Amino acid sequence: MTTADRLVESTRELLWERGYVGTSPKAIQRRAGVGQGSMYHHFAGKAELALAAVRATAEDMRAKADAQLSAPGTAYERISAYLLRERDVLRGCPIGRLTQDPDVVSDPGLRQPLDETFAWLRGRLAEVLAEGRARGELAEDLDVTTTAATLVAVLQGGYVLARSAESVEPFQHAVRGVLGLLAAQRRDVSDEERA
Amino acid sequence: MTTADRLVESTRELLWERGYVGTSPKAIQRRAGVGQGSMYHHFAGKAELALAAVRATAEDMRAKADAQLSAPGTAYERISAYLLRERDVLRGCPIGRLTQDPDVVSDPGLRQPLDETFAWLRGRLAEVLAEGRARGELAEDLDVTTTAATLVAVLQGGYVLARSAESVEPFQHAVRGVLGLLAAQRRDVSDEERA
DNA sequence: GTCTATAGATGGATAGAC
DNA sequence: GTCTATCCATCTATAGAC
Repeated sequence: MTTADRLVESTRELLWERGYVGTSPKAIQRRAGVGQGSMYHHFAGKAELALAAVRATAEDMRAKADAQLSAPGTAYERISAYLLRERDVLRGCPIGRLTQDPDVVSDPGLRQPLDETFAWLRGRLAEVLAEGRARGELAEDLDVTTTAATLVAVLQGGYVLARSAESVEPFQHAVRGVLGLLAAQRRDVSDEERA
Repeated sequence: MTTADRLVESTRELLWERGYVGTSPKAIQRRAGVGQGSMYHHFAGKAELALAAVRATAEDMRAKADAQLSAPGTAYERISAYLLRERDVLRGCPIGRLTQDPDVVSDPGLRQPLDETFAWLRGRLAEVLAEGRARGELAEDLDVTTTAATLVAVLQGGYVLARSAESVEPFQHAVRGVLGLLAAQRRDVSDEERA
């Protein structure tokens, strides 16, 4: 990894752990094993490093979600797999975390990747739900747009509950709860329709 | 208001806006209109002030939620009223916000009020759901514990989505989505059962 | 109780040598 | 490209006068 890459990686970790206000250039340098002058040679400052870090993290998050959501299976199976996939719950979401930082959301450049990521995720989930509905797997009157927003919110809120409890339990409950509600929207697909 | 009260109020506002790391004693003093020496006369430091502030905010939050959830009406109506009540969505949740702060969750004294608040809220929602189920208003097989966690998570996650989008829309979608799913759990209550 | 003075550490960045 | 030195502001708190 190049020096610049190590700086971005360190910044990603620190933004996840401590947020934007809680992350200092000095801490980034220390973690990356890079000196002061070196950092300022590659990046103009904290804000520029944060932007590179946030963009990389956002892209990662989209790629991971798409892997689950574009897999084979019914809509319910794919959404279930996405919600239940292994997560480092107590660390929270590296993107969602930043929405709490006023210095991030007040900076259009920094907020944009957050907005795009969640907008994409809601859209992708809505597509999966719409596919399931079109195939007769899900109730005809299911509102895919609002339900997609609910699914993303359950994950993000689940992290909040888990961190307050210092336990993954409330996260798992929240996920299982919404999956239970979604399961009630499933419909039987006849053999002829499947063909 | 006494000087101590004004300091706690200012701390509450700043913790909400900027979190624990983002809030400095100097900023608290300025907002409260209180001098340096005066603050340190009434409170040992930032941590002690934060504790008083967090406890007050947590109590407020429980009281407000209980007002909606203990009102008359069916379980669905009360939960609906709670979820849809007017909120300053873009400011986020003053309690949930703090779960992102490592210096808060790593301090048992500061984390406790957060944990208690969300545990209480999940329990209270589970009670309301259980009442509705017992009265035949809700499906017999509804899992009240996980559904309660889902409801709280939708609110907390809704704030995250709203702040990322700088718009209340995703929050409203998430809430309407989960209410739609919950509505499918409603059952008819016959006249005799109602009597 | 409140004020001013002071202190050591850290934050975020620049300057210039090598 | 990387290093060290330096800079000014802010952070968090203490000391002591009033």
